[in-house]
Amino acid sequence: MTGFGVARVAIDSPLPQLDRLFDYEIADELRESITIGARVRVPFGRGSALSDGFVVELVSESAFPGKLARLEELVSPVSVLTPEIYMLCRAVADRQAATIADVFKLAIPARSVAVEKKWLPSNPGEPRQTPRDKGRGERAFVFIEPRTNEFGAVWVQQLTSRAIANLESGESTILVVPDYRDQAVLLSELAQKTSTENIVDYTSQQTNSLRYAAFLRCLNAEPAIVVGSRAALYAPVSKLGEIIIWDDGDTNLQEPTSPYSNARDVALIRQNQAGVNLLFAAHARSSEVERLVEIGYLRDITIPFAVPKLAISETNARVDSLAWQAIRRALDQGEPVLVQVASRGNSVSAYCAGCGDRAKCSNCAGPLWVDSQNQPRCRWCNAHNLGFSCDACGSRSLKQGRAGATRTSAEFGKAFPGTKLIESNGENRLEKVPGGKQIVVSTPGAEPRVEGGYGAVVLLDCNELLSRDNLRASEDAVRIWSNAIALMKSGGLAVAVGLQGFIGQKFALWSQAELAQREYQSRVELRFPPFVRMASLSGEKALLAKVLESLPSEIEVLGPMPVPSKNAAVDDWRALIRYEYSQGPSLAATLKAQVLLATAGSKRVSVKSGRAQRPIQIKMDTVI
DNA sequence: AGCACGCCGACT
DNA sequence: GTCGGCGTGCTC
Repeated sequence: MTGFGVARVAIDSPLPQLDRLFDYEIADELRESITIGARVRVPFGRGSALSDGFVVELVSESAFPGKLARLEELVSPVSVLTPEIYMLCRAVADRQAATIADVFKLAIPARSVAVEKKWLPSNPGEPRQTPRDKGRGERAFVFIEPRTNEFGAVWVQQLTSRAIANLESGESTILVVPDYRDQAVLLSELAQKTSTENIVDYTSQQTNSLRYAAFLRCLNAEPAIVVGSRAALYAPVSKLGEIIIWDDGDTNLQEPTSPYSNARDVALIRQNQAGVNLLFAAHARSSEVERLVEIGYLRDITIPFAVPKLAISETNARVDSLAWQAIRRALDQGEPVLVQVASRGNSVSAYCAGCGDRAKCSNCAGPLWVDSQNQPRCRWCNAHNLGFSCDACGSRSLKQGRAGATRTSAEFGKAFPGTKLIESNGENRLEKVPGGKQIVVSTPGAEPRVEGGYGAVVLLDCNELLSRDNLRASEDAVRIWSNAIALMKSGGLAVAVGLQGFIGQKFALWSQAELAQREYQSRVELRFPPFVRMASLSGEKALLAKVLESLPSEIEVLGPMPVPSKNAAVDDWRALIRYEYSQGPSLAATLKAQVLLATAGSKRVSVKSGRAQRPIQIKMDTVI
């Protein structure tokens, strides 16, 4: 790289006011070695310490009218921020009203000098060629057969085969899997199908140096299969052909800190920028994917499969005769049985006493709860709902959310004396159990795999799961049940106890698309996400008010209302903003600018950690 | 974030 | 008369 005298640098700083490019005059001795994407240290501000940054552009002249400072320290010539990944980071930051440095944290691992030294000789610091134009790429969704056979889960076999096929045609695949145990299963399956040189372990359970080694491996010219969680979407892998996201409804795909992005959205952005294929695969369909299917953005490429044998029983008993029979039948054949029980819940939401539907606010249709004065109020807009009346049945009385049932597996012990009983739950989770006659009692999400699959799967407390205090309760419930049933072998029998109505009927027939359609339809009617988007702004009351004042009047604001704060001295306030997808880019830009303006000079530290926090937190898609 | 510039109270 | 309070603003 010669002839360029000016580097445009992105400063790696969390401050939103610094989220732009700064020009530097490149020191003569660096002109030959500097590359686009290189990590540099530059003088910045009046401080004497150098700041970290990345070279984003090399140009011959700057448009900056003042005198340029000199770039004298090139940390390493490795082009770690490729133009493709820079564009992705920029777009994610803009969509989320976050800073690009927040996204860099996800995209670029810490440097390990030793690892880099080993890698460098075989890989000269050349800037990488932009990926060849693949055209627009295919975007699709596929339901995977919910079954486990002697080779393991069907989904693992199908997704790995697909990645291998891509590899054989010279293309890379990024495989995003929410659960790290599943990532491990996938990695070992891949290791049996191809050489380890082709596999990149991008999972987050690794040491810094291993992560950096995986990252550098992606920069090599050879195609690869990258397996990981959310961060894998930023892998700078060459010859990318396809991104596959498994089980996109899993909350693990949601970034818990700024930029608060969801892997699904990051994948959609990268797909759009790079023109690669994008596939969402799951046993159940999230409402977000349902929306994308309905607007024609994703194509459903499901190939029909034999649905699992599944009985539902409408009963008030916790375990009914159908369930007992299914368990006995499997045990008699010497097969393992999975019993899914709801974990303890502590819901304070209000429900209609007449029909049991979740009580909705008369003002904004948000969820109602009962406050300490025993008055029904809305969680979203804080409105009192003294005159509650149920949309569905007209009843005027409320009941409090049920307390979660906590039962032990003791009753199974009594019913099946001499049978081995195993428990798995969130705190004490088993990954895999050996096959054979046994009952495995597990809370949702902690179900162990078993060799060859379960002979029976019994879902207890179905209503418990459905009435969780969450907009996504029924969607999550269907997903959680479906994933449990997928652990069952061919010819096994599943029973869902106490499941009634539409969900029960459709679930029994494995009509996943209809379930998703109806779920999404209800969001459409209530103007809930993902039909529209919902942002949240939280922080100190007065600052929040300043920001809200500055928003254009056509923006719909719910609240603000106080939210109990865990790590601030005083309660924070929170406002929700309901907006259309088309308003997203301008709203994000407005919020970022107005928050910066309103919070100038104010700072805030976490009470718990003592670290600096943003005075106002913006989440462009809040999880309600 | 740092760090300097800028206009108002008690000091050798 | 000046040392210094930290509000405001900038950083290529």
